[in-house]
Amino acid sequence: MTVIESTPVEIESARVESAIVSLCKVRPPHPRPEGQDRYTISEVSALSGLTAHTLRWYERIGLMPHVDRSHTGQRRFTNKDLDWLAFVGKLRLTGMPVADMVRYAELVREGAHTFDARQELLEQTRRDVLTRMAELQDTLAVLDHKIDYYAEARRASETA
Amino acid sequence: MTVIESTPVEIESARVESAIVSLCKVRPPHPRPEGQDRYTISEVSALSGLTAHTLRWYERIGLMPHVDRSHTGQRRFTNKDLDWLAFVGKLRLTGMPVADMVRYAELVREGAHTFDARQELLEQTRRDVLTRMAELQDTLAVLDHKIDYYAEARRASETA
DNA sequence: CGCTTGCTTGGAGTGCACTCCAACCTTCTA
DNA sequence: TAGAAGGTTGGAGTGCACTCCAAGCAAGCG
Repeated sequence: MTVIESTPVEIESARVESAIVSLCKVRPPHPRPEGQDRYTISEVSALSGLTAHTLRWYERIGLMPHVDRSHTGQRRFTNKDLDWLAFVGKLRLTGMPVADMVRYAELVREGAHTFDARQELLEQTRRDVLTRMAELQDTLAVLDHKIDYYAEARRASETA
Repeated sequence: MTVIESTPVEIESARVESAIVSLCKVRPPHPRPEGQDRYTISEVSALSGLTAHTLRWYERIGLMPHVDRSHTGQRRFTNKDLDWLAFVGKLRLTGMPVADMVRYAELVREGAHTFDARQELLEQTRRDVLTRMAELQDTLAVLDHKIDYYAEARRASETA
């Protein structure tokens, strides 16, 4: 199983494929309080495990579907925003670049006529996930093999 | 399943946990030629899928176990080096930071008395891999759910 | 001989995903 | 009414893993 299927032509111009899974200051996501639908940025930070910095950054780059503001201009997130952030978190775990997530967010903003494109994007992501899982399975076998080797060697040296 | 198990104390000082899987210019790894044990850097690049730049960089940071040189000072890699690079590639797929791989390489250089530490390191890596696979499984379910939704919506609109 | 190809080096540059800073504003509590 | 706690912004900084550059050396070829 190769990571990128490439023809000889693509090999020459192979572009950088960078998948970054960055899990910064992840706190155990608290359960969402019942009957609430307006959250401050720090509440969302606590609920989502993302920093306030990251939440503002997500909004700036177009990864959030327009966040409400209070009369003083402070962000007020809704349960729908939390749902979206949870989904984005899943996409992030797949190793999808942020730019692609933004693309998906744009499609969502454009309305129902982008269902085709969204489905296609998610199906490609699905294929990527399966590939990655296969790679991890493969890696697991190698790790187990090495671990067995070390365990064996230790047993042998203890008996000696 | 949380990514980082944290006590309240660790939560405050939660350190950045960054796992980067960077698959740059990966070409389909050619099969290794038989009966050869001295490869130039470009041959290794073709065989391993890593760029010559990256191979030199790996050596500089201590991720390679001393590479032979020709009488003119050029690198001559062996089959053992290729084996090592293949293993490093597996570790990279797990999302292990390069610094940790260097640590493992150091343990290897220090000899057989580091078997304990090496086994421990690989077992931790193994646990990380299992965690990541579980996360991906979870994500797959979410993706399937969304894909079904879009497929359903499309079918409905076509029938209408 | 000149030319091309491929290798060498230290150090600087790139791209991504955050992460932080300074300066400021509003609301709450003592 | 003072001060702390929390929010706002644009823009600069960070860490990681590469990625590239300039200058130079060695080998092969017509």
